[in-house]
Amino acid sequence: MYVYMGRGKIQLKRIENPVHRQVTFCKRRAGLIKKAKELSVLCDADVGVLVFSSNGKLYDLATQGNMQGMIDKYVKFTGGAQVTEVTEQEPRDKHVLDAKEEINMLKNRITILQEGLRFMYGGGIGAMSIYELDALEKYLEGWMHHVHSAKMNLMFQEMQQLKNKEGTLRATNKHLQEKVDEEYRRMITSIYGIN
Amino acid sequence: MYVYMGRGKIQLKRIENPVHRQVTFCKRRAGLIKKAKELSVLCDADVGVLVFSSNGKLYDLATQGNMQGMIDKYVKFTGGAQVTEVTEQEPRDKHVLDAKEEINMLKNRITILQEGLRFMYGGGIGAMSIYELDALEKYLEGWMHHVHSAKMNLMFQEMQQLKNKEGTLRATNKHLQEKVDEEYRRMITSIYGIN
DNA sequence: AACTATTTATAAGA
DNA sequence: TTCTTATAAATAGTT
Repeated sequence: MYVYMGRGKIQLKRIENPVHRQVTFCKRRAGLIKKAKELSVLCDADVGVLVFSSNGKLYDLATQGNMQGMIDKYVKFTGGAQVTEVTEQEPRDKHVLDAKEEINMLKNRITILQEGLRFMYGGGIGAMSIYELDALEKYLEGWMHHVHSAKMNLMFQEMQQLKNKEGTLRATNKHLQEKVDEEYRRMITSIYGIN
Repeated sequence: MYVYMGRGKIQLKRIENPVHRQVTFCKRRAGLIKKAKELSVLCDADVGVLVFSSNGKLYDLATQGNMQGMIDKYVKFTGGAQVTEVTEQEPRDKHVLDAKEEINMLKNRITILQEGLRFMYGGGIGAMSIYELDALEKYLEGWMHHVHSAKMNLMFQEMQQLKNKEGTLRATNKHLQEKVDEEYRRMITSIYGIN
């Protein structure tokens, strides 16, 4: 007689049946990778997953494309020391970075932005090597220049026009002054010169 | 009337609302870690997870106790070569992004930079809510303003002086013109008016 | 691989 | 954050 087996919850312990274990491994590994990707996309995070199966096979995911970079980042974060704590089953999986680490992080991010901008405006991706805030500031200064240059040009133009106008007015002024002087002389002559 | 809003499925793309993103990040990060632990226990696998949040925090899990060991194991597996791309079975996620994806990626990065700048110059990390390129441009514009304002002020001053000079010259001009006219009339009078 | 009954995870809302 | 709850997803056991 066939007894319907429920699909109830499972015990959280190693699955002894190797076939079941293998099947579950495939399913859950896929699920884990999927979740990791979703987390990365939805929350703008960088996620890496490493899975070594009991059969000795490696499966991995690095949302930014390469695990080595992620590992480097990790090492950088932990200062090369083995701060990594574990987490077997308890809440020890969180690192709050101190100010220095924050600064390093920002520098890295700025580098990333720079690369992005260079790509957009430079026309290609290359091995770029500038990693400092100063460099970013200069770059942004150049960027902002385009925004302000038009305005500056207009101002220079207007100033030039004003200067030209000044010249014209001065010339006219001079001409008129000469006329005044001339007429003044004539008047003097016509009044007193008749003597 | 209050309409109950369903809790529908979400689009698999970056959550723009920073609050929602943060909340989702917490939840899903916890979920991912949990799944990783389960996989490890159920299937007797060794699992490592690294999550770098966009806020610059690192969260990690190493089921065997230390991430460094896991990394060493990883390096051993890959022979030191960084060929690691995305997961095994899924035939290679594309890493060659098309233009649209590049743009989105850059926007995300710019958002990150903005948060970084706000942190550096704003004095703290909080729930930051401006997430668009325009906002970044405005921010940078304000920043650059300090650099350019002195020059601009000088230019405005000079322009004002020129305008004032123009006014003075025009006034002088007018005065002289009147004098010329007056003298001209006198001359006419003195020449013909005597009749 | 596929199929479902169930269990889980989680998006909204508070 | 944390809690609640309606829904969407994951997946254990089966085919």
